[in-house]
Amino acid sequence: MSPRWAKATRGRAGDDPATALRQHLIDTAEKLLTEKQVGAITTREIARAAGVSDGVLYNHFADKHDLILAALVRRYAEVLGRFDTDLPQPGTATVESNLVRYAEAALDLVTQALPMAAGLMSEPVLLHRFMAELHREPFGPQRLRQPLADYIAAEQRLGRLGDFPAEAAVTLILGPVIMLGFTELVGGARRPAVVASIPDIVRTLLQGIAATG
Amino acid sequence: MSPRWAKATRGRAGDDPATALRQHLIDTAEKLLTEKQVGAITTREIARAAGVSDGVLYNHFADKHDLILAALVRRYAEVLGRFDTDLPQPGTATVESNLVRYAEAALDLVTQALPMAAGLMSEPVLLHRFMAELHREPFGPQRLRQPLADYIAAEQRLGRLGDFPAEAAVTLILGPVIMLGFTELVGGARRPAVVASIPDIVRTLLQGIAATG
Amino acid sequence: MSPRWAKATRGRAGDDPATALRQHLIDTAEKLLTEKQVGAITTREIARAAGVSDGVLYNHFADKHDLILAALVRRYAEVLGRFDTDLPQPGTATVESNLVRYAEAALDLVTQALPMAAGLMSEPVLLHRFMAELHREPFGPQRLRQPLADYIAAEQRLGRLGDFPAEAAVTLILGPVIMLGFTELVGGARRPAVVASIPDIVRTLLQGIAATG
Amino acid sequence: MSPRWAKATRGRAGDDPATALRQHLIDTAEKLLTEKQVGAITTREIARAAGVSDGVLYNHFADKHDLILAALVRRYAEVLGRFDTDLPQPGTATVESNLVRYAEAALDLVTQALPMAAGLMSEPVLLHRFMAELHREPFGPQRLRQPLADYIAAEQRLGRLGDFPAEAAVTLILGPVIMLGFTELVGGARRPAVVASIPDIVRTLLQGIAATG
DNA sequence: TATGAATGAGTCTTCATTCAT
DNA sequence: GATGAATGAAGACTCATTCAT
Repeated sequence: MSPRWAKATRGRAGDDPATALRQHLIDTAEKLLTEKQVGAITTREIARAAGVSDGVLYNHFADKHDLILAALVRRYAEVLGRFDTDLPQPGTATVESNLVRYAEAALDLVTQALPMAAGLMSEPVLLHRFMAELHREPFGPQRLRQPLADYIAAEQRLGRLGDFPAEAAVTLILGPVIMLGFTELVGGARRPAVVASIPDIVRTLLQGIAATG
Repeated sequence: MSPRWAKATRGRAGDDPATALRQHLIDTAEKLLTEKQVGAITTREIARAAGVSDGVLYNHFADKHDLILAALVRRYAEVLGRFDTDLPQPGTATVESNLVRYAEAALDLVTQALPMAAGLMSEPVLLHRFMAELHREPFGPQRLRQPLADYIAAEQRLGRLGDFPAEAAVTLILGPVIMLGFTELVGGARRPAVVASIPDIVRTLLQGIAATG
Repeated sequence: MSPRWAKATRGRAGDDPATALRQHLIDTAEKLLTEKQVGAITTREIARAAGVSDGVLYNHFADKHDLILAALVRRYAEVLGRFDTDLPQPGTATVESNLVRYAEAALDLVTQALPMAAGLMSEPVLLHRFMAELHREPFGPQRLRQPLADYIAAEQRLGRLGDFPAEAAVTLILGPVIMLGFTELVGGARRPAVVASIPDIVRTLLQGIAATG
Repeated sequence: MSPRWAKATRGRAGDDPATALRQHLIDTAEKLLTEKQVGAITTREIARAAGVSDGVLYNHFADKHDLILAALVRRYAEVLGRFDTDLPQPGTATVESNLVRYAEAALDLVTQALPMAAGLMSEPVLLHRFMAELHREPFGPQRLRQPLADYIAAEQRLGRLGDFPAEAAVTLILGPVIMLGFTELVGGARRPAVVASIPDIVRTLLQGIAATG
């Protein structure tokens, strides 16, 4: 007979039965991660949600941190993956509207990743292990900056943007987005209002703030 | 005889003996706050560090949250207070160097406040109470933005900055600073390297990134 | 200057200032006793309610139990005192209506005393001390039975009641009353319904339940 | 190896290992209940007495109240069950001796249940839950009254008792019994003396107290 | 490998009592 | 006598981890 949790994973392609439960546990933990802070998730909660017994966890992971870490990495990867999709191409539309779309996409990502990051910062051990993991996988923070850096460089080559250090520009786009994300998450600002402030920011960055003349 | 903890506070000016221990407890909690996350501080730990018995806390505060909250508010006030000091005046030196100094001061603040904010985000109840407290005291997030907004407006009036929405510009300065703070805290970047990237950012913002022509 | 609590006791006749506070504390404890169970009253609560400091209690009583005990005894005396008042005289009205009135008065007493007794039973030490106290004061349980026993004996002498052991009759009146009190307190029965069941009981007792023949 | 507590339950018939400890904990709590008041029982005490660690309780019950409640219900059921047994049948012996036996059985029950009831009255939450539980099980207070009510009605039909409201008569038997139970428990009366007072009471009830004429 | 009951250190909180002022 | 801050033992409850089956 199949274990209780099997119905939730049946049909998964290429399942090594030995690792099927491992994946199922990560899936479950990841789901819980979208609902609450890292620190608020208990091992029993994961087991219950996964439909398995309390002890299994330790048959597949060294400890709770190990499982949470795997879930965290996967969640991070997914959030990042969503960001990549559907970004505007250099040379299309206007640079301004494109940068606004980049910023909006980044804002989506930030509001999803920030709670996770905050939870992580409250658990130094986990944070350390997570950062170590990121360096082994192909997505550090650079993974977020690169697409935008590439876009900017391309527009520069096309002559649709001026001459400036691309890295600084990336920070000037993503930094404000992080700040807006914070405003939304802890300040209680509503999403529409937050999004509405993006165009002004992009426009101001485009034209610069130095005195003209 | 004086209580055990007296030696730590002796000489404090204007001590009302009735509130001396209250202050000492807040001091202690605040100190612990600089060392670890909110969620990792236990009542016993505070009591031990303060040199008092486990129960005292409840003679001066409704519960643990009440004490932590007081410490949090005070720490936040101090961090903010340090930011205010020694900021450049409009019309002096160059706008560029002034903005760099603003950014550097904000970076100091951010690296101190961010761990606190992260810890707070992991404790919804505390976060909520903290935000409520901020609204009663004269320092919301606006307290951080206002000095910079004022400086920018002043320089605009002096003709040393162009015409643009000041709010957007504030976000364009502080947002990158927050991002740099993150980089330093979780990315493990060293302070000098982080600070070194500020001038490029300010310069890029000043000149704008649009194609000239 | 008078102490804070003085205004509450000022004008008390024959007050030895040394015992005034003692009395005030007993008053306060007694008042709290009407509001909650013995076990739920804290020393701090009494002190706050009395408007004095936490420690005074120990200047006038050996410990908390001592104070509570004094309050308990006084409350018991008052409840008993109220029972005595306004009971019907032998030879007046009808025996039936008089016994109903006795029962109603006893029900009042029982519903007030039962919670107290229950609280007491939960604190063996206190219960023991209380019972010892009762034996020194002129009110044991007999204080409740005596008036009724006297009334019954008087009616017997008047020929308005038959020949039977008065003690048994007292128990046959007060016993059901206690039971009704229980029903009201833990069973959630409403007072009017409880009172309405008394006449049947008295009538049944009067006529007896043996087969007539 | 068996757990520490196993030796205490070994040999129990039909043991589902999953619920064995649950039962053992209820057993233990029930035993403690016979020794002390509800409010005086601590979780640690139960654990120690059961020979298990402090935390087990929470693997089988939602909280302390849940366990105590289960023990309370079981103890109550047992006490009630004992009452039912061996009661005299209508038409046998004499009504008087039968009622005395009913009263004696009820006295047994009352002296066992009263301490429990008192403890319960000091814990409103528990009392409420307990009453709710009683309504779901087939034993409210009616469970105690019914057998006696049935007996009385039967004797009435047999012409061995007169015409009167059976409910009133039930109260006139059980009420005095409760009072006697109180006398024994808090008044310190000895059982034999208490029991010895029953026949007079029954006889008085049978003949009635009205003047014969 | 899976199970899930058992563990026990650790958390926050309460409160009668003491004692220096 | 009065004060009230300090004490610290004790309470209920949580949860990551272990281990016999």
